[in-house]
Amino acid sequence: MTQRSIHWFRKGLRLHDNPALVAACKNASHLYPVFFLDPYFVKGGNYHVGINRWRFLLESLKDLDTSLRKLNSRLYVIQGNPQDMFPQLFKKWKITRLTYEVDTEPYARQRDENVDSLAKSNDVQVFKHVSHTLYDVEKIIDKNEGKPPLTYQRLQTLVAKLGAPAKPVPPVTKDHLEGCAGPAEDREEKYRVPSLADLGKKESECGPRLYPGGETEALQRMERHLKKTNWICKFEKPQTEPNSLEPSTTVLSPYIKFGCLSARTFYHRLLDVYRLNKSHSQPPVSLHGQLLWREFFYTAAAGTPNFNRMEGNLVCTQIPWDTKPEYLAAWKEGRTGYPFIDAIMTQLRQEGWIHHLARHAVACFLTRGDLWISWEEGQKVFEELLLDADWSLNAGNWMWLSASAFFYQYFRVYSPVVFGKKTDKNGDYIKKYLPQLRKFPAQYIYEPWKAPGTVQQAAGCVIGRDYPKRIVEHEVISKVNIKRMAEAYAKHKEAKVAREGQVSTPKKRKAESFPGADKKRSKAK
DNA sequence: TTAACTGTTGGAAAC
DNA sequence: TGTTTCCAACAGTTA
Repeated sequence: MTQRSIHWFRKGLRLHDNPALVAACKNASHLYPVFFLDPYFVKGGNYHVGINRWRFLLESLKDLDTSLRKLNSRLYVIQGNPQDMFPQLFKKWKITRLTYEVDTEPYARQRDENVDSLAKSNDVQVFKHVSHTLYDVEKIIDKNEGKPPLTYQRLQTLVAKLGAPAKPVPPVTKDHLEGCAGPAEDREEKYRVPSLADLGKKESECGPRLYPGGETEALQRMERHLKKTNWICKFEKPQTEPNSLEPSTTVLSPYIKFGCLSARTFYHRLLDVYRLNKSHSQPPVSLHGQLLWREFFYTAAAGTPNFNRMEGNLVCTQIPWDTKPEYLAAWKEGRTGYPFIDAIMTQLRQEGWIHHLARHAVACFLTRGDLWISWEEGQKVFEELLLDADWSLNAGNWMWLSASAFFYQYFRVYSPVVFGKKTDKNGDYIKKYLPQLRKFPAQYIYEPWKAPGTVQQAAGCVIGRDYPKRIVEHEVISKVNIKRMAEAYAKHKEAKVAREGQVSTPKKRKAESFPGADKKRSKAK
């Protein structure tokens, strides 16, 4: 018992499947579990964290502290930049060992490199473990000759070679902390988990508390879903509904983002359920498939410079988006005049979570479908408002939806009118989030501008007065935008030829071959 | 090397 | 009500 350890929590806010925390406990006489409230995130320069996610984070820290106290330890929350604070902590606590979970985001990589060298100069040994992703994404990239796989199928081929993800390590218990000193001499107050008010944020601005933060809540939520073995085995993501009144999916994403729930734990628990049943759905649509999508975007992001930007990003088609601040504001604030879009944006702002297909609908609308505004602007809004905002997934999915990378069928445009009707003919979802439209007849709920004046009067909602007129005509603008996309793709191809030399130009397909492929697809359904 | 194959989740119109 | 075709001709991967 000679080691004095700091375990540095960043993501991975849990005691289960936390190999770096286990490593910190080994032969330790002292364990200091720390979390930094980094001003980079608190003050928000280029990076904005909305009030709901702040609440989620603080609840997660509180839960972690409570769990650690049950083991006769505690969480030390430190307000400040880790790079500034570590040297004094190393000295003050006479630290010999630092442990943390690997984080592949660019900001984290730079920060961790700096901290590693500070540790070295203070004679502190550093141990890091991969436990945020199913695999070590660097190993996936190595297996693909140094390049990140750019299709899901390619990723599947690569991970098949790597075998099943590692099993989660057992949760940290009192046994691990045997011989470690307890919460110690340090004043309780100084390192306690702050409240929203302590951070200068207003509790009153939070939305309803539908998804409380923390590992305890995460594990309970997972268990609730795992009990529904039939549902688990039949799960197909594209068949779930974007506009149900209660979420049609697990909403484990915020917990996985912060590492309140280990992706590997969820993966192996799902595997247990699959094994007990004759048949189950498969990737990409299954729940395992969802975890692999996460892996896909984490790997692509780790292996692609400037992944969250269009410029300087080699996987991203360069598209001449417009800057239209008034359109962007209307989208962001849920006043485009398209109730389906505005209801989704309202749910996002109030609750911090929207269904994946709802994200598709509003992302397509902002970018290639209607408003022709850069996906980077949408990315910022999601980054602020989503509880599950995850750097790699957010950038990757925005490129996907704007047909800038990964997805190229740009003429497949979501209709802000038709898409929602498929699963909510009456518009109950719209009425829930846009109460001013509550009395509108179902016939006009998706297109209120079409309602005759008398109907608007009777519904107590006049378009242009009580609810905005639509800012664009989808049926016109989406066709114009498809042509713009075709031009951008042609230019992109030219640039690629200029960069890499002649790219082989495949012969024009035979007239019936492409529709034939389409036929196959629809039959497969 | 080249061509064929394939892609989680669109929509409108025509039969 | 369900299937096919068009939209406009993509790009990464694989045989």
